[in-house]
Amino acid sequence: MSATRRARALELAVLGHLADTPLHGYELRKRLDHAPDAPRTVSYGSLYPCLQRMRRAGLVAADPGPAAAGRRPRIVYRLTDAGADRLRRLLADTAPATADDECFGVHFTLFARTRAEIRLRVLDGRRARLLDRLGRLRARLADPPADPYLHELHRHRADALADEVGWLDTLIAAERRRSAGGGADAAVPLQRGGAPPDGHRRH
Amino acid sequence: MSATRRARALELAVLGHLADTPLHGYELRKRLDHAPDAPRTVSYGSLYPCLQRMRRAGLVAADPGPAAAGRRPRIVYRLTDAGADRLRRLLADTAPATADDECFGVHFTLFARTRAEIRLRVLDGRRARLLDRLGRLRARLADPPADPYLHELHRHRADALADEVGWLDTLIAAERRRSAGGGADAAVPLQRGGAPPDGHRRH
DNA sequence: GTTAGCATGTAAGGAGTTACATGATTTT
DNA sequence: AAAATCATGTAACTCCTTACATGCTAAC
Repeated sequence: MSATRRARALELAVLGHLADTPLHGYELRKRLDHAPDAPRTVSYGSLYPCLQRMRRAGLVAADPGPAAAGRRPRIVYRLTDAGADRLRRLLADTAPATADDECFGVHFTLFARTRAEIRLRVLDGRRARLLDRLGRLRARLADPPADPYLHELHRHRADALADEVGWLDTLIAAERRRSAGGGADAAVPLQRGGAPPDGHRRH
Repeated sequence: MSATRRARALELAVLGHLADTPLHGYELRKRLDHAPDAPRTVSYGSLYPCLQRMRRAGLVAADPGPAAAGRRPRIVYRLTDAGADRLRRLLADTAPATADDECFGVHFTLFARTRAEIRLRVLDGRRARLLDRLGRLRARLADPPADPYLHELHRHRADALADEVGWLDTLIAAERRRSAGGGADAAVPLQRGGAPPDGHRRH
């Protein structure tokens, strides 16, 4: 029942991809790699076992793909109803997304299929978390630096954090504007129409 | 021989801390948490086993601390010669530090006790790596956004990456200036001494 | 012909996480 | 008295990483 953060993030990402369209493992891996979190690469050694776990849990179904002439038959995974349910439940559980960088990334990646209320919860929670980190970092920056390199690192990290908080502020403002204007849950399926989150220029 | 990136980072961090001064586990954990990578918290469930592994490998020695009256005797870990050796070797192996965010952080944290040449290698390698990521991100940003949220995330990540590259540029320039001016390896051991782990100040 | 991409997996080994176990001391 | 901090660990569970195994097709 537990499942590591890491494992949770992978499962969520897989569910999200399969919710769009059925896929076979190889293609799925490519799309996962294609994700914004560039450093993270999913190896087959973790993807296939994950897929099997999910299959055993009834979250995905594995159809033997139609063996097109001359091509090795591919196993196509598709989301089951239980899988769609699980996806919804995972998306609604925003705590990991606020605490963990990677989880946040995955959640954000799936924002287009997330309810506006949930999006706001993720964004707000994340902001609070980062603000907390920032506070502690700045406290440490206050007292005299023992190690110049360490101090420099802290300084830079604080800057980066402040930037990210600013970014979140913009996004939150945009969300609020949208839900104020749209009345109800304006954006679920998304796709044009709704103004994309405002660009905020830096530099 | 392998050891995960994660495990390597932890070992390196522990070696680094013990190189300053002997410590007992509890205090060591606090200092590790105190690190700039705020999100990462080291649990005793990973610290103590790690310490044991290192003890078995002869990298650290565990002295039974003198049981101060009424206090549970603390086991004080200290670096052995082999441990100091290992520390030097790990610091010289810059590849992981360029590839992995966390490893970079730990290496940077130990820059004060790293040779200038190694520092530059870490910084340069890191810069190249980030530039690579940035390039691929920007390539993706070039073609029309399918999902506004995804696009926004990429945009922000690209900005953050660019910022970090800029930071590295500054650091690299500073390093070059220093080694040009100082001739030899200017900064190596830094100050030693420091208070023994017994600094029991509570608030 | 040989590299590169497509495609699916398994096995060994190492590690992290959470929860549990224990007990003293200091603070509130 | 209760709660927090000091202090050291162990056990069960789960997972990831790396390397290996296999075989087909397309391009160079």
